[in-house]
Amino acid sequence: MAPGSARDRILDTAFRLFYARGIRAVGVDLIIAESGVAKATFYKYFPAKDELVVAYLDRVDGLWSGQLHAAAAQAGPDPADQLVGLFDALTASCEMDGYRGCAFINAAAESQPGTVVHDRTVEHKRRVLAWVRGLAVEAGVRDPDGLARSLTLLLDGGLASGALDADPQAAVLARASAALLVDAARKADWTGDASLAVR
Amino acid sequence: MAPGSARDRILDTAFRLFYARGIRAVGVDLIIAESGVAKATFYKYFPAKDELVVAYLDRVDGLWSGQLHAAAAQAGPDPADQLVGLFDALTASCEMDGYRGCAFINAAAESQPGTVVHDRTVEHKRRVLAWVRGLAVEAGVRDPDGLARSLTLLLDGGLASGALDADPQAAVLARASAALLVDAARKADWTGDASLAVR
DNA sequence: ACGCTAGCAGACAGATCTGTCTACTATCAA
DNA sequence: TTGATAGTAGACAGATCTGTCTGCTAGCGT
Repeated sequence: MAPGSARDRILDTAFRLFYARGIRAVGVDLIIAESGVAKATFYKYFPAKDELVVAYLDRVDGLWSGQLHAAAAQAGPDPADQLVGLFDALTASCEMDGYRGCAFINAAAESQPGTVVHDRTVEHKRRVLAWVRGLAVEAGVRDPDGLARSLTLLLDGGLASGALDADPQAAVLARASAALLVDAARKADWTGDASLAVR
Repeated sequence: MAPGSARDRILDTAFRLFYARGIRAVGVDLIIAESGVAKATFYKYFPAKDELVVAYLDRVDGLWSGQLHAAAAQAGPDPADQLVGLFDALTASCEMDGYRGCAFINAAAESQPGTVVHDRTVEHKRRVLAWVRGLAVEAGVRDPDGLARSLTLLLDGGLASGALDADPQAAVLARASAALLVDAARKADWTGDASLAVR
């Protein structure tokens, strides 16, 4: 009757509804109705709602990581260029209509530290940070940790505030700021630690 | 029996619980029980839960704005210094235990665009942005809008990601990055628009 | 033909959440 | 004394949410 297996339809529907309305705001009954699936089938694949939430977050993680890597790759072979180019993924995301910020930040706001869902969000952010740090190391900057941290701050800021005012300018500014930070880090006239005493 | 009026106790309890556990996760029954108030009294002051949520957000807005202004003022009379100094409020916030990110970003994640609650979060972010922009204008930089946007991106990034990994380094890095952006904007060798073509 | 698997349909239990309503108490001012 | 105000205590209705359970159907390999 429906395209794709029942599990896929459930996950597709959950992806759409969770992101658009929030996790707690969407009940399993709604997901079941909109995916055209029987309740028993739902609970067969996802014995608890939290397991569906985790599957949803894993899907978002895969998609978003893919977009980040693609945007970075498109910036050319120089890792320093890639550190700036990855912000094109942010621009593209913010331009999507129905954009409602970072699924992980939103999920973290709706979950308690220590739960499976919350741990997933922390793990995602850690993984992105590690990847950016890897690029920073390849770029040969003096303080790759500091640069990676600063860039992910800009990225998270763009993701978070984009949800509130939906200003397309924000992503553009984030990219420009990133370019400035990367340039400064390359010139090695600035490290995260040393600049603290400056101003 | 209790210190403060019933309304104050309700708001105090809501402030604590909403921030710690999220808005949807805290029912009015819990707030009523923990504030030691009768149900009728609760609904007398807050005829609907949403009105309590709005009062909660207004209180957070007052507190956070106060901290930002104080941190900026402490950086001295130069508006350029204040643009960097305001990040000390971020550092202080992140060091609080029980820190769980920005109450407004969290509230936005739990509410739908178009609702009173969501509008409150947008208004708050807009007000902070306008204030930062005012400082940037006073500092006489070429592109105050761009600088203000970039700085609030860093600020929101610190607020949001601080909730996930609770890395105290994040706030420090945000301040350092802000210092670099402000310096660059002062030297006027960079504007939000012009740098787009650079890298 | 038979059994296995996947799935549909929907009733049901138990918990929880918002909001209303009744009844009682204490304080204070006119 | 009387009446207004503020508050306490808790039952109740109605909706919603998660998760379980029973019955039924259709396809598919052996």
